[in-house]
Amino acid sequence: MATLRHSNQRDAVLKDLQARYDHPTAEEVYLSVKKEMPSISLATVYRNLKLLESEGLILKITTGDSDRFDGHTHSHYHFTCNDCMKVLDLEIADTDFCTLPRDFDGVITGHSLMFFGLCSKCKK
Amino acid sequence: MATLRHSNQRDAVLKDLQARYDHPTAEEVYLSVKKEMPSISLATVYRNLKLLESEGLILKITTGDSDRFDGHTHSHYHFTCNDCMKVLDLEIADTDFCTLPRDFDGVITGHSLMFFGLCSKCKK
DNA sequence: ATTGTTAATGATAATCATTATCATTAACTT
DNA sequence: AAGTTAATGATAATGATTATCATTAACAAT
Repeated sequence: MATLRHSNQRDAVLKDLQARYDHPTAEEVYLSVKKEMPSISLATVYRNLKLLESEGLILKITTGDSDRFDGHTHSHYHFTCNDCMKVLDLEIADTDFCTLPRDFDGVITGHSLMFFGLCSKCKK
Repeated sequence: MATLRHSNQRDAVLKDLQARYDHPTAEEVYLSVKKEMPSISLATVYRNLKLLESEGLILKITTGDSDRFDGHTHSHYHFTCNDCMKVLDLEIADTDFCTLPRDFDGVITGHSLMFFGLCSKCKK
């Protein structure tokens, strides 16, 4: 059930994310969309971020602090600055896994790799 | 400054984490340590988890829901079940990166790789 | 051993991101 | 045009984590 209907708010959230290359929090998306659509509510932004993620149209990036969102769903990785908490894209070519982007000028001190799926119990 | 002093509560938290192979939340560590030390406070558990992590004695695992902790700091990766949110260890040998542990009986449907460090601005 | 300093604690209030609620609005169906 | 119900906006609730603060206890100096 729960047929999806069209919504200008959802369009605006998606369009905002697709037009930017930082990795905004829900609050930041809200502030940005609000400029074009002053009546939009923060709850609507949260709702649509969740919905768009479940539709596979955007990515949610879980970090130590607030969640961040990415409108570009092609396969790439991320870098979080431990100091300012900014998130940057790391485009790493499959054929040369360990080469960082030429324009990356930070220092990498660690990484975390998490796999997702279903455990043996929940698989059934 | 802030010289570290000995504390039985901190010892108990570390010992609890080192003795188990699940990946408990702060609340779960609290409940477990409380059995041996009924007077310990949840705030003390949070404080010591943070302190032990900054000392490099335990790992904090950031997931979609509550943070989880790991008393075993050797290099290994993790798996989160999307259904029950349990976290399992994935010991992946450096020499055979893509082979999963023989006893892993779940399904992997995705992964996320995050790098940490300092961005060009914060490096200075 | 006694005292002084201050880190650590326990209890609890505060914070803050996210979710739930609910009356109203608007998208789509007939 | 009318009916159904998904989506919205406003706001309350939730829940994990952190901050506060008076008290306790570690450790150094006496």
